[in-house]
Amino acid sequence: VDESASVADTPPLCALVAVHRPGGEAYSYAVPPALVGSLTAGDAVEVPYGRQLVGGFVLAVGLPPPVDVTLKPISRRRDDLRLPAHLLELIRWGAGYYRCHLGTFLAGAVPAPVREGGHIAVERLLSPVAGFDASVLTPTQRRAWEQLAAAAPATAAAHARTAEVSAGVIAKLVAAGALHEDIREVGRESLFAPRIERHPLTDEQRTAITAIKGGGAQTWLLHGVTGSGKTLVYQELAEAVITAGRQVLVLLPEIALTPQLAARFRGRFPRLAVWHSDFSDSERMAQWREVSAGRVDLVIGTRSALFAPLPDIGLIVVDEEHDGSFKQDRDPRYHARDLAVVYAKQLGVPLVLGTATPSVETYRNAKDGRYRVVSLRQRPAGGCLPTATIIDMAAECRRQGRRAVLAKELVEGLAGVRARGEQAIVLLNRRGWSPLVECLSCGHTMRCSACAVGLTYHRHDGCVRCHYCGHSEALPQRCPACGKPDLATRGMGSEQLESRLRDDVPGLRTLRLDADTVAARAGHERILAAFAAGEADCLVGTQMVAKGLDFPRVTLVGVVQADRGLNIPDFRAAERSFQLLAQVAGRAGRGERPGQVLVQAYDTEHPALTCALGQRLRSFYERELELRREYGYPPYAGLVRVLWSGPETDAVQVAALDGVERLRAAAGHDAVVLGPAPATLALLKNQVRWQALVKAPSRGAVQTILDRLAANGWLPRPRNLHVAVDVDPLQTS
DNA sequence: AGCACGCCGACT
DNA sequence: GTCGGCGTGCTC
Repeated sequence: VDESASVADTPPLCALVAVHRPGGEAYSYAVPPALVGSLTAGDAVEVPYGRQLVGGFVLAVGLPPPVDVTLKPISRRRDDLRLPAHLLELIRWGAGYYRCHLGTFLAGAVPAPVREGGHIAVERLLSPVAGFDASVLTPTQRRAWEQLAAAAPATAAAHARTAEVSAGVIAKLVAAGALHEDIREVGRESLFAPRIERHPLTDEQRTAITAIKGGGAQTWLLHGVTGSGKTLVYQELAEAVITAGRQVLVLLPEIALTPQLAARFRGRFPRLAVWHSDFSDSERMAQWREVSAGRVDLVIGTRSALFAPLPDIGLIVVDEEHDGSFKQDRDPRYHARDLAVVYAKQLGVPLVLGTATPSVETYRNAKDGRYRVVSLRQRPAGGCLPTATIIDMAAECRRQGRRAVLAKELVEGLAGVRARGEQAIVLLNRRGWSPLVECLSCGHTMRCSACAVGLTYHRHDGCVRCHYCGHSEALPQRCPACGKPDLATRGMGSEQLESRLRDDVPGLRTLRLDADTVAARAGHERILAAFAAGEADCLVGTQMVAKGLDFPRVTLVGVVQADRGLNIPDFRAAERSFQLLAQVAGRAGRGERPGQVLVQAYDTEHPALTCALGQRLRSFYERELELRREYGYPPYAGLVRVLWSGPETDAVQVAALDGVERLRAAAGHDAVVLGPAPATLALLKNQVRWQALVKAPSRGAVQTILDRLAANGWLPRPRNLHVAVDVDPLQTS
């Protein structure tokens, strides 16, 4: 018997590997003899892929090899990286549910420097070189250069999309010296010192803790009014888990909130890792190592922290669960709170969803008994909930005899706060000086040339800019349409509000917190730290001022144009306004002195306002559920939004029409497909946008429809066109 | 994402 | 003919 023949006849052991390449799916490889028996799912490997060697993760070992392919062997297994089996399971589930390639989902879950391995990998950003002589370029390159000459630093792929050329052209521009390659590094330190606090527990807190500790693996809604001490409950639960040798995951909606809360946690749990997407590569590498080695007890971070490789998770907490930031608005389009529900179930551990204003979906799950509820109705240490007043601005205008911007009551309230040495927060959810610039002669309004939106005037630099693409130009002296010097600004943003407050309330020291001041003053933390230190009487800003801040000296909260947001054509508009108002109102009276909330609006009777301020939560949710049921929206429906975008209207429209036909075929009689139609934002960064919305009776029905769509070849993606499929979208218009 | 392949126009 | 530029398609 010929020995070599018998070896050749034995089919090689086959492993399925997800390679780190976009769009790439899983590929089969032969397991080399040295790894037979020890290779398992979750192992990081290097495999030959085309002409190159790339990284990947083993998904499964021992599957039958595919026919008609000659397997290449796995090159090597990395000994410095492994994905815990439970994390791999979560990622596979997520990729299936959100219809995202496994490679893309892995890229979203495992930071690039970790995936790429030990080398000091860096993000390569390309920025245009000022004054570059374009005459040496070919025509295509020159066209691309003209598109990019004023572009912000971005990756090669992003530039290719902007200029509508292939990646090769961008590479040539780099080689020619038109684009300069840069290395990005982000480092930051917390300005908040660890805060050590040992408050005694209230009865309500104790009851909640006992219930959750004894409840085993289930999902809890911790419904605590703002300032009721949810954090202390999280900490007590975490301590029990950590004492038992397991780890805790705490998710927050925004990076901006992590330093404050992390400081409170760090005082009690020194082996803590803060986890968000804004760390430098080396920081991320170090964190990944520490966490996966089990040297970290508690990870606290934004949605991507869900994928921290903790070896033995014993508890997951999602704070401010209602917040829309848990949904990622690019691929992979996962919702971290929803994935946390699945993860906790897979792990068999308790999940705590904490909020004062649950999402309508969570409220319904709690109401139907799928989640258990524990409530914190009181503020500890005698703190009481603020009193709220809705000011009718129509009446205020009549009283003042002109178009009123600030009600007398608010101005007087702020003067009182200043006189007593207290603090105030004023919210106007719109940044800039004026959202509208128009010509008084011809009625022309300044619009963005690349997006279907108006330009906002910013007084600090005299520019009008687009809040979607960032385009910015000096406010012209004359109307671009008729040439008359009659351009005027209309409407108010946070920049103007701050100025008005300073004018109307003598001596009022203000600080502004919005995207502009955060960028200019190097950070959210710096502004908040200044406010905490008492450097201002009044914090003015956009929705940033509403979230999770805890300043005991704040006794007055003002809201200007509280009913703005209610007219947005989105079925969640009322829910969002309700949450924003209730949250910002909760910033008042967190210390010993009682709080007051003054809300300016025209639509003073809207339930989103009256319920948020009148502590009538149940009535708001019941009404909202009724509307959702009647019109067939979540939680009584499952939605998928499909968005086609590209540079040419015709091509986008054709693809959308064709796509919708396929969607209808897959949906059959099980669902309605609305559209295709231009999206509300019909043009963004020179990309025409068309969309369709699939409304199925449930999220399960959506999956069935998408399975059928996949079986029929999914949605075609003509070149130069982008198709985004968003399962459980938060934005539907 | 790379990389090779093949088409096409410009130039020898 | 040949060469460089550029879009397309494949990678177990």
